[in-house]
Amino acid sequence: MINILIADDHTMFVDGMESILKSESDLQVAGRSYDGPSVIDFLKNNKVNIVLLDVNLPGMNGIEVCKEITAHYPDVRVLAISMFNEESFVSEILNNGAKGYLLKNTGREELLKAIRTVANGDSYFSKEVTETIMKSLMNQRKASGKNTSFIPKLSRREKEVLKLIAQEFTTQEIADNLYISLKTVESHRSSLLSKLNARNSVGLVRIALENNLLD
Amino acid sequence: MINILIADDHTMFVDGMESILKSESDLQVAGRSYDGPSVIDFLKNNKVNIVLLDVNLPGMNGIEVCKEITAHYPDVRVLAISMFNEESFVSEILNNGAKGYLLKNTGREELLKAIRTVANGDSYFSKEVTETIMKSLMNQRKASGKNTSFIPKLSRREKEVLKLIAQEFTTQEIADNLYISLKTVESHRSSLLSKLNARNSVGLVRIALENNLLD
DNA sequence: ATAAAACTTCGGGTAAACCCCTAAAAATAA
DNA sequence: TTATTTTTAGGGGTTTACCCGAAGTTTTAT
Repeated sequence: MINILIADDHTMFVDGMESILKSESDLQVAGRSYDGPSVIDFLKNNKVNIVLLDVNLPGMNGIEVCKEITAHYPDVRVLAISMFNEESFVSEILNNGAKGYLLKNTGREELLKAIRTVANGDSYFSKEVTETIMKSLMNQRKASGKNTSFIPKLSRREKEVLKLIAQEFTTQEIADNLYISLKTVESHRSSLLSKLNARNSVGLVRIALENNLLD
Repeated sequence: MINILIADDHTMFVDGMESILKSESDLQVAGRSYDGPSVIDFLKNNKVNIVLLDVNLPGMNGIEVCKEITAHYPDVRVLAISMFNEESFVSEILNNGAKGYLLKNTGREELLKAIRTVANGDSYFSKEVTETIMKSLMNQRKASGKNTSFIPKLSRREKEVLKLIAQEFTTQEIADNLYISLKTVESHRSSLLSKLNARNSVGLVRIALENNLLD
């Protein structure tokens, strides 16, 4: 039995999805959530195999929710669902642990297939989504990184400072921008150098760009 | 009727493929090629809809052949076939106009489906290939440049210095490496800042990475 | 061929970055 | 609640980066 949590704020859509699922003997809708935090809340108290997660969710957006789920509930598979066949959405949520991505115009059969595929541990992407990604791939070319470099978690301030460093601001300018002391900025920079194992700001920015730390 | 040219140097494989195709009434094997140049030669004198092209072809490799085909025979669709589910192969040949990519362990049904899909003007990628590309996409993200930023020509020395700056070397280390004075290196750095319109080395490296100046 | 432009090479001086240290208030996690 | 991390900030010093200027060499263009 596959337990499914539907996380979407559009009632009609959830209803439709549920009506498709309830006719399947191996699938069971364990619950519904209409915003991000309640998804996390639901997972605390219920056994769920699959979360059908709307990428654009109110309160806490789908990407954040997905990140949270994969971090704390690694057994729970996320199948992202969205209105938009947008490359940025797709890669963003895939990078945060989603196992599949469907568009909302997906038909009954494909939805069921996707759920069972993902429940089985595989990945699933609809044809249109695949094509979107292929197209963007074709315009991209050389894939930068393949490295398995471990990137320690950066704090909020560190990320802010890093972004400003990458924008060629001086320490003083960063301090003014963030309304903190020059010394504080230097302290953050120092932490960044240590965490990212860089010798100087150039290394900081190179690593940041290679690992997309500037989003 | 879909006319197909099979371009592969492995006879047994071509035989197998042909036996699959000849039982289909809408498909017809127009010819076989065992190397790159003969593919181009065949297209000169024969009407072909689809080329089943081995990526690793003797004489003139598949990527070159594919480029040639899309340049001179835009109506001919290329369906790439390879032993290897290698991201570099896939993206390389897709960048050169191939409409699909199959692995050689592909079954009969999938082969037929791929041929008809590509003949119909769509793209086709096998599941495994899709996953490979997804994986690499996840490690990649936003590809380099789409910007129209004009990059002035850099001199030999400037490029050398730039590369070393990007590798986090200090000015003194760069000087030692190139057997020139510290002051000379700083002069080159200064030229770089001016040419690339950067405020500091961080900007230099960001611009270099965004524009692939480090090859 | 000759002038103009660009490249490579340095010196001196200043601003910025980087380092080592300490340390307390504030926010988070266990 | 307690422990850990984050954010804040300072003193004091060394190293590096950046700016201005300049001269000899090479390349490019007329």
